Amino acid sequence: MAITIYDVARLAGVGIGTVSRVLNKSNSVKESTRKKVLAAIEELNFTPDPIARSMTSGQTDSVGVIVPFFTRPFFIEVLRGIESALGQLGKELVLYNVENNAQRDNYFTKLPMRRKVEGILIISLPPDETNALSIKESGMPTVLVDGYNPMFTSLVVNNIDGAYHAVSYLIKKGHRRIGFINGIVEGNFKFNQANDRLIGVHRALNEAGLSFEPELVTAIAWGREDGKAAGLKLLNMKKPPTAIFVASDLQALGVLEAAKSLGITVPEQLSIMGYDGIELSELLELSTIQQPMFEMGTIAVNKLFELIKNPDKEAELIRFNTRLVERKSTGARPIAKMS
Amino acid sequence: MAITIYDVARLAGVGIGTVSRVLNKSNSVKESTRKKVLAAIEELNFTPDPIARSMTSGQTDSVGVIVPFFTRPFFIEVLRGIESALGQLGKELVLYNVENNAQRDNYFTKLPMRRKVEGILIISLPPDETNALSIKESGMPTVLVDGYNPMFTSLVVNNIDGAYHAVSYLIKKGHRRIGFINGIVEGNFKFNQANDRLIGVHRALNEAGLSFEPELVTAIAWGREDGKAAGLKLLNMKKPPTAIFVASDLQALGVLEAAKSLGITVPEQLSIMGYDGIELSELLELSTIQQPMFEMGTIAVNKLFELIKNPDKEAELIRFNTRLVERKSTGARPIAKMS
DNA sequence: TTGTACGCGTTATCAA
DNA sequence: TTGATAACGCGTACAA
Repeated sequence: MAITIYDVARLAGVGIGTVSRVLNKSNSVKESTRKKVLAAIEELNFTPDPIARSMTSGQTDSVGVIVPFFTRPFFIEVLRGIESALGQLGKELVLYNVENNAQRDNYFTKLPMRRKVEGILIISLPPDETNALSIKESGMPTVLVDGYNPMFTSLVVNNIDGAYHAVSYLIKKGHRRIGFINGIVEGNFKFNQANDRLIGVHRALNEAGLSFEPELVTAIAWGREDGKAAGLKLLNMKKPPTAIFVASDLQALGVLEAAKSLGITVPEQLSIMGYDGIELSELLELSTIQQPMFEMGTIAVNKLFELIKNPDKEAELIRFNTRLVERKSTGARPIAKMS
Repeated sequence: MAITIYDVARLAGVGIGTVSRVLNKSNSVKESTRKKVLAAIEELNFTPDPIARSMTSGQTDSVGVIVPFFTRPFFIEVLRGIESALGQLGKELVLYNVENNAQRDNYFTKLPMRRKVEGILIISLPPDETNALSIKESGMPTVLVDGYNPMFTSLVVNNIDGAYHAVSYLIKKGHRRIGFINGIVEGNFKFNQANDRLIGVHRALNEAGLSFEPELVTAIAWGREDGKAAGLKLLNMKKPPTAIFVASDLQALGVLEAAKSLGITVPEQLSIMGYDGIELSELLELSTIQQPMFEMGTIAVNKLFELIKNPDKEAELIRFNTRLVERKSTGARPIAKMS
């Protein structure tokens, strides 16, 4: 049997109330008894049972993070930021990995982590109306990261802008035939990452007086292999693009592989622009649209605890800007086009 | 106020005991009442409070993972394996990131997660005797991953063998002057990852009748930058090695950068052999010693739950073998040595 | 300032 | 097969 607050009280010769007060730094306790209690705690190496503590106080000192953990390095970076901020606050991180829609809906509607966590962070998984409603009703403090819903404080990246700059940059480099490999995102249309990137691409194309070629655009899953397949398809066209903008770095690496396998040199014959700014992109000298992933993680945590302290605080929309990072995967349009 | 088991009982017209029995699939409950209860649960959208449940049952359905999360991709891969296995079992993962020794000792001695988790997985952080003792005393089921302590079931990689094969391979390729950049690991000497790799290097060298050159060996932190610095140092020697074996892929990538910055071509002028087999190594065509990271994660979880079911099960030592993956960063010794 | 008794929402025990 | 009731370990009014 583990030792309890009663053991401490007995050893210190006080009541459990006093021990509790010492534990919770309540000031109305005489210094001399405080010392006695502390000594007893030390001697018994007592740690209050966090479960029992939660039972009455509601405090759990942990937050839940719902994230499609496996799919993209992007999430790892955001997680790093979250972990860092959480560590500072002395809070724990409970990871809820979602691999499919059923799992996600289960998390969102049943909120099985209710009471085990003080709040939740939802990464890249904007809840639909039904889900949003049931989360809201549960009263669980919630912050959306890389996703938007008007009911919740949401951290979004200006993806329209990011995509716009990516394509504008390619156009400035002389490219006229630009492929776009998008990712797939469900959820709201407002601040839908994939949708926004598409809008940005359109905008840049329009502005330059270039027409949008549907055959050059495709939307796929977020893996490297998916990127490779899409890249292969694009590059095998009769009239392939001279530049490809890809919705994520991981997919872009797949495109890089596709080009290599076809003997197409980068950036001489093909320019590739990624999105995310994961560590990998630096190593592989991939030009990319850098998202402030770590920072989004830390800010999400801070916003969440503002919300926990003040549950009536109204939902905020926080926007982050991207930054174009020019590396060696992009260059001028090849002079002689291959036929 | 959230709804409780009492509300369900009242609505179903039964006692709370019956509701509990239905919840816990106890069979001694008449089918007709079971239906009633289930209907009431459905109607109220009731989910039992996991905290209150833990209070009496001890079950928390979650396990703690103590890991230096930030330092290496290696951990991410192991975590993937853990998450995967945990998901299958319907268990949750609580992440305890350790960034320094104080934090680690605090986790190990106070076991603040006691009662919040059913068991813990400790990755690459072998506890010292004192810590091991206090964990053992706490009765917390514990499995060590990539670390060894006789008191706990331990999953270790045969690092002696891995390093031996790495260096033997380089020797077979004709290299005679082989650098070794090791990582830093604290803890027991038995199955100490860094120590073991050093032994393996020695063994391979000995077997080939080559002498061990201390100037060619160095031990550094696990980052890419660290690897780069060490690589630079080695390559700037009057008589640089023609091949370098590096204790982790991440560090090896740093060495790759160092070589590139010096205008040294790989593998023509320099062979580089990594360790770990992270996804990155494949992308960068780094030859490496592949560790079964994902598998270690899944097996660790299974072993942990064996232990939870049967706490008296004695500690096992489970060994994993590595596999040499030959890619493009290694080749034959350069014919003409540069002076 | 301090001790006691109660409540938190379950599970487990025991009698019915 | 069921219902009532006692734990579980802590926080916290309330009384002293």
